Amino acid sequence: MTETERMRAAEPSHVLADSIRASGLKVTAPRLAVLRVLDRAPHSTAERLFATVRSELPGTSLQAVYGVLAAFTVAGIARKIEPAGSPALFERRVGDNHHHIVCTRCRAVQDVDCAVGEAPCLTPSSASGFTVHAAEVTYWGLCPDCQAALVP
Amino acid sequence: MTETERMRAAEPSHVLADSIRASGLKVTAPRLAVLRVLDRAPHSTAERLFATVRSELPGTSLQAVYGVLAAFTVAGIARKIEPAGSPALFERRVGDNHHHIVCTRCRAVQDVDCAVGEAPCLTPSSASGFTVHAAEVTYWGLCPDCQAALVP
DNA sequence: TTAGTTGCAAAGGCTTTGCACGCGC
DNA sequence: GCGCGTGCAAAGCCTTTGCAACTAA
Repeated sequence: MTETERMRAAEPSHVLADSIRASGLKVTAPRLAVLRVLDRAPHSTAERLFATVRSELPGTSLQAVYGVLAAFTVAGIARKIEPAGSPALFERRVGDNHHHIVCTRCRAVQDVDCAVGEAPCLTPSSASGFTVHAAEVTYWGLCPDCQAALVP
Repeated sequence: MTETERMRAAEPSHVLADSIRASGLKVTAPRLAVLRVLDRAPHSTAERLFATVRSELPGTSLQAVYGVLAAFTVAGIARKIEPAGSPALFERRVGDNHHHIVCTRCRAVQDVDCAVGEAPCLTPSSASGFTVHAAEVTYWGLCPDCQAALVP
C-alpha cells in the first residue's frame, strides 16, 4: 500500500471545497474544517472532530459538527462507522469496500481490505426473501500495543 | 435446517434452569423468565423482553432485565446484537457462527448462515499486527414485506 | 433573494450506576 | 449466613430536534 499516499500533505482547501460542491452541498467554513480534519484523522468521533475543528474555527458548535457529518454521510463523501459499544466514527469515503478491525481493549480502529475478492458478503448463503443491499464486516481483536501490554 | 427444531415447544423450566446453573449463575425467577421469553422471541430488545417478562412476573424491573441480559451475555448463554442505529437485540447463543440481516426500513432481523464455509471472516487479508478474535457480519437490505410495500 | 446552514439550548433514547433489601445456595 | 441479584431511582452518554439568525449561491 502506498505509504506516500498515506503520508500525503493535507489536501488544499480548494480541493476539499470542490468535493463538497461536487456532492451538491454548499461550501461553508465549518464544512471545510470538518472535511480537512477528517482527512487528517480518519476514524474520529464527532466529539474528537469537534475539538480539533473548534481549535481552527472557534465559533463552531458540536451540533454543527453533527449536522455537517450527517450531511456528508447522506451526500456520500463521508462514512459513518458504528462499532457496537463505541460512539460513532467517521471517515472519508474511499469507495472501495473495506471493513474495519476494532481493538476490544483500546477501541483503536484500522481499515482492513475485504477478505474475499469482490463483495463476497453481498451474497449470503440464504437471504430468505430479503434483498441485500450492503454488508458490513467488523473484526474484533487486539491491536499490537494492547497485545504487548497484556503479556508483561 | 431442522424445521422441527425451530418449531419446538418452549423448553421446560428445568432445562432452562439447568442452562443457567451450568453457566455458573444463580437461578432466579427473573432469569428464568427472561431466558424463556428469549427462547420464544429471539432478536428482541431489552424493552420488549421486559414487557413480556413483566406480564409473567409483574415485579420485574427494566433494570433487572438489563442486568440479567448482561449476566447472560458474559456467561455465554445469550448474545447481544447491536445493529447500527437500533437498540441492542438479544438472542440465545447457538454456538454456530451465524450472522444477521437487518431490514433498513422496518428493522426486522433475521439469522443468516455464514456465506463462506468456516469462519471466513476470521482471516482478514491484512490484519496489520492485529490479533483477530471474532468477526461480525451485518447485512443490510429489505425484508419481503417492505419490498412489497415499496412497489405498490 | 432564498433556500440551505449554523448556533444555541434543550430534550430524547438507550443504557448504566448506586444503594438497600431480599433470596438462592 | 454469605454473597450474589433485584428493585428503585437517578444519572450518564451520545445524538437529535426546534427555532432564530445568518450566508452561500
